[in-house]
Amino acid sequence: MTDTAVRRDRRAERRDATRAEILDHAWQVARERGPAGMSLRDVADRVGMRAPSLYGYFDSKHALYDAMFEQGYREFRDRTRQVRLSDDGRRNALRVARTFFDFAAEDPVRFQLLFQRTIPGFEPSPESYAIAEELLEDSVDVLASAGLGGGRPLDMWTAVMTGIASQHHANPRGHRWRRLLEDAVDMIVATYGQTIGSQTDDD
Amino acid sequence: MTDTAVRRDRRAERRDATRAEILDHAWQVARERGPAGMSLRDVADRVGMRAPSLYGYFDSKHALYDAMFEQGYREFRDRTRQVRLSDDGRRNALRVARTFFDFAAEDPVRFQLLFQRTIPGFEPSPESYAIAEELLEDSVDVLASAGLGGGRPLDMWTAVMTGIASQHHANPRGHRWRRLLEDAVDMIVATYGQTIGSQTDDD
DNA sequence: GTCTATAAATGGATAGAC
DNA sequence: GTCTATCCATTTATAGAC
Repeated sequence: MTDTAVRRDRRAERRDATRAEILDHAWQVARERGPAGMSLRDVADRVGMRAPSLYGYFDSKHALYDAMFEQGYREFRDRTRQVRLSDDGRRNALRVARTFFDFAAEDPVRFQLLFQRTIPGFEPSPESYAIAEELLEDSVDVLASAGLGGGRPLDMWTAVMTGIASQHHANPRGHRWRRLLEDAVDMIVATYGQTIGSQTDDD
Repeated sequence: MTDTAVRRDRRAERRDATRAEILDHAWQVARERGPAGMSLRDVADRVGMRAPSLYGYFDSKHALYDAMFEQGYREFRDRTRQVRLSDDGRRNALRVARTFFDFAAEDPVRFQLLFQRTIPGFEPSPESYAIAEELLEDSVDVLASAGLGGGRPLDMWTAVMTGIASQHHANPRGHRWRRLLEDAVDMIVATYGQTIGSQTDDD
């Protein structure tokens, strides 16, 4: 081993910074034109480049989508991991639910890209998808602590959560949908949970 | 009033038939290329026309989407109305749920067009939307008979149902998601229903 | 009613100069 | 590394002949 491991690579750093910059503007364009309507020209314009220059950073438009997908799930995974956990399973579940809802609600386009997958020919790469699976594993643990173990409760959980978020986007009126989360968690716990201990709710 | 009301208008009939034919092929193309990826050329090709000829039947691509939207909801409304109702509220709710799920499951593209509304600039016309609202009113009645009255239970109902259908499309493995419907109905009834009378399940 | 021709725009992607 | 120039495909939509 040489000392290359510690020497900074200014060129690589610069490159990563530019990649990140492109990614940021790609999100911006996607939010305005819809994920499928995002064009490389628009992205390049905002970055202050010409479209062909983007190919120095991403191999194709799909590669750009893939980077967005990965970034989105990474963000979601990290935020889920930051949820403060208590020894009250129901409370934990509610916090995870709210974390998901807030994440989903704050960016419709990201929700569409990550959870509805509506872009014509786009499939996330295995590497990006791996992040999504890490997240699922974390969630399984938390839900298990609320007595929600096994495939069926988990399926019900994901269906209800994405359903509420999806309805929020279709018809976003104030806290109308977010308010359902408490009932939803109670409902699912009451149906599937072996009640281990539950108290009043918090935020 | 003259006798024009009873005289057949062969020209209008022919026109309607052609419109219907175009519509059929539009669905076909949309199913293959995605709703947003549907091009007028492809549609025209299948019909055996050139793209410009379609404009004799639909004013624009959006008008074609609108006709598809209306047709979809009309079909859904009619199918919902055909649900045999008993005096068991829970059973009725389950039947309505299964009707929705089956309708949603049998055509992913239609589900996307009607319930996820992911096409860039498309908004259904008031006339088409009116059909969707008729349907909602029917559903309200049925759910009320299961003790599910009021806005909140109804919101929960739509969220859970679209969520289950949506997950089915994201990961369609056999009856994995359809099986959840019973639990879902019971869950919602248990949470919101003033139990009026419930028995075992059917279908 | 359907066609050809064409407008007018947009898009992703590549080649090659600098 | 970024550019210009360009290719090539694609799209919706209109004009006007037949």
